[in-house]
Parts: sequence; structure tokens; C-alpha cells
Amino acid sequence: MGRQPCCDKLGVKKGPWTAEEDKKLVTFILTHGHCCWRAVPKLAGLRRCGKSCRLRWTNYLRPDLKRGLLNEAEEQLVIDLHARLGNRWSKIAARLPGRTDNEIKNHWNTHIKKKLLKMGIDPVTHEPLRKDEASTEGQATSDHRANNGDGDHDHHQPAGKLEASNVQQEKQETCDYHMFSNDNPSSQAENYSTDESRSLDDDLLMSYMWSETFLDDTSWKFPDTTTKEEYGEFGFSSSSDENTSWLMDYQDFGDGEFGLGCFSKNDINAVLDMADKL
DNA sequence: AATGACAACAACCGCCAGTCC
DNA sequence: GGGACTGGCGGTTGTTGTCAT
Repeated sequence: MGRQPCCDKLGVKKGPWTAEEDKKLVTFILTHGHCCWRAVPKLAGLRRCGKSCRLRWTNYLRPDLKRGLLNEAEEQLVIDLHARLGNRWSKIAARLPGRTDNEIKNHWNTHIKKKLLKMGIDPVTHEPLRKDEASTEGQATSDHRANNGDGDHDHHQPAGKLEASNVQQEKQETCDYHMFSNDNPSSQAENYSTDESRSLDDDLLMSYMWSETFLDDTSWKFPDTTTKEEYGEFGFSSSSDENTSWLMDYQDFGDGEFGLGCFSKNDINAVLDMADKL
């Protein structure tokens, strides 16, 4: 019989998401959740594959995402975790609240890899490069595409050095993580962020993104409780009060489905402040 | 100003593990 | 037990922005 494709390829849109599609997806998920990603595009009125919707949500639209480049502390943490976990980006991302595996993977490939090579450190083994290796490695990364596709997931661990102890390490990492974790994910990030202004910039970026997404379109009105049952047709208004009051509601929504419950009052207030300014 | 090279990042693809029936 | 299905992961590619010439 064969496996069904994850979506009907015919009529499914690909490529960059438009603001309109983002709005539809965010509104749908915030209103109804995602019982099943496969059903989301249909119910939300999107001509997208469910997988694409999930990716867009987790990598870009999720409100708890930190925007902007990784700061020094985060970068160091990524390097440290990569040395222990290899290319297991989702595991690494799990240790950096507000960061996605895709984001970290991209940052690794475009920034950190080069940085380590420049410092004479092999980004694969995390050990000092021999001089001849360093020169050839350096050339290789001049074209990051060539180096990107090194397919090192399976061969990543140097001589099984890391692989063998991964299980134990993960247990240790969990303990390590709890050392700087508390009940508030946003403050988790702050715990290892030493650059306050950078942190502020990130907050503003996030707020800006949300204000852009939600507030800049006068035709867009946040769904109220009376219209939550209606799929497809969403009305929006430009009132910042109307547009932001739902954030407070969603704060108590529970974090199982969206992670929204993890927002601190500060996060919400930052969005509200930004909305007031607009 | 035009254009080519490179960098950065968003998005897609294929595979795999887990779950359900 | 095994096939169907879904969600998630990691690798790869496409697109856009930036800079140098």
C-alpha cells in the first residue's frame, strides 16, 4: 500500500510564508491549538503542508522565542553542549530557552564553526587542530556549503569518544541544566546571559515581532471568545487594548500545547508596552 | 550603478522513532 | 507482531541581504 504522503502535494504552497499566512496560523493555534498538525492547515484555511505549519510555528511564530543573534554566553553554552552531544540540535536547543534547534544549527554552521576554526579548534572534535589540518579546514569552510553538508551526524563523534558516554552525559546534563534553571524560562535565559542590554534588545525584538504580526494590520482583529468556534474567517481590529488583552488570557492557558504558560508577566508586559507605543 | 561572491537564515526533504490499531 | 500514521530531527537547499569590485 505504501505510506501516505504527509500532505496532498497538489495545491500545497511552498516557499516563504506571507504575513497573511502567519496570521492565520498563529490565530488558529492560539485559538484552537493543534490537535493534529496534519489537520491544522485545512482548519486554518492554509494551503500548506501540516509539517510546514509545525515548522513555521516552532521555528518562527512561537511567542516564547528569543529573536536575534545568540549572545556570548549562549554561544559558549552551545559550544559546550555540542562538545558533549554532537549535532543533536534539538537537545542543545532544549537547554537554551527561547532558541530553536534550527536557529542554533544555523548559527553553528555560519558563526561558531568559523570562530572555532579561527581559534584553532576542530569544531567536530573540539580538540586543537594540527597546523596542517587547520589550514585545510580553513579552506574548506571558505565555502560553508561544502562544509555544511558534511553529513557528520553519524560520524560526528570522534572515534566514538562522545557517543559511548552520551547516555550518562545526558543524565549529567539534566542535572547541570537544573543548576541554572528555575520555574521561569525567561529568567533561565537571563541566568546565563551576562549582557543585559542585549537581553533588552531581544525583548524588544520579540515585542516588535509580535506587535508587527498582530498590531500593524488594521484589518486584523483578535478573536474573542464568542468567535473562537469559527474557523477560517477571522476578524481583526487595530485597538491595542483589544489586541493585547488576550495575551493575559493565554498566560493562563496552560503550557502543554504551546508553551504559552511559560511567559512571565514581564514578557507579556513588554508586548503590552510596545503595543501602547505603536 | 551594475554585478558577482559570499553570508545568513528560512524552509524543505527524507528518515526515524514512537504510538495506535 | 506488524503495518499505518504522526511528530520530530538533522541535513540540505533556496532565497535574500550585504559587501566588494
